[in-house]
Amino acid sequence: MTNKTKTSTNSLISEELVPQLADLFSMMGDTSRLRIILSCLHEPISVSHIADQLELSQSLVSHHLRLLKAARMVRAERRGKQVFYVAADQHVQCVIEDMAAHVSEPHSVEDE
Amino acid sequence: MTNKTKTSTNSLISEELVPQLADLFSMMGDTSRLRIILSCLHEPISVSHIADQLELSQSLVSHHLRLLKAARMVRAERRGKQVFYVAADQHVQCVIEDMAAHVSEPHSVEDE
DNA sequence: CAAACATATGAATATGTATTCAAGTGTGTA
DNA sequence: TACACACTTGAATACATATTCATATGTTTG
Repeated sequence: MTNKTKTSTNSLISEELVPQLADLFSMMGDTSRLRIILSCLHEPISVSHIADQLELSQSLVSHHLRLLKAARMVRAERRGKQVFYVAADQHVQCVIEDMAAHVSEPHSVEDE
Repeated sequence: MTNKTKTSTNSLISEELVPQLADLFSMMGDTSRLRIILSCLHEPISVSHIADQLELSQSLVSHHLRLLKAARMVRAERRGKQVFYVAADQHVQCVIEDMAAHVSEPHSVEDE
């Protein structure tokens, strides 16, 4: 009972999770990285395939994949010379879809 | 039919949404800002109240709220001298909860 | 109107980070 | 073994951005 020292008026999300959550969100906060995540959302895809598809340098894609892997958002699997990456679990997809729903939410003219 | 020039092998998320989505995610990618969002997730709360609660300077909170408001993630409402902020819609909460689920997802020892 | 309070804003700074380039590691194959 | 291919890694750079401090705007009340 040493944890939860500080009472939170907020929500169900404990204060201790915040740094982890923020790290994950910032992973998705870069357009290149978000596109990479989308590329390997459904099925495993090789680094070079991602690079070609998104017109990004292989080096850049690899750098980003390393971060995404460290953040456990994707998993790597070697097949011969190539390395295939795939989204770690389905929550990632849920998060993106929820946010897309937010974008398409109607908003009043007052708040601009 | 000038849009959708490039076919996407990826997902249901159109390529055009990516920058918007990335902007929103990066809003949540900062710990201070994420905590601020959590503070005004359920009910409107004043700037000074947020600042006190999170032990952040009023100025900093105000700066962040301006960004969050511009990104339509929160809405402002003046009540006398104070300004109350509240999360724009429920999708924001969904996104956070999904990501929290991702964090608590069991992961094998192999991927470190 | 003046003073006190609450919030907003601008400039300055310091820190982080996305991207590129060059070189390195690992894997299949002639 | 040597070469080509696929990917990784490190350093360098350019750019973005979180935070602070000082000041300004707006609002209520004496």
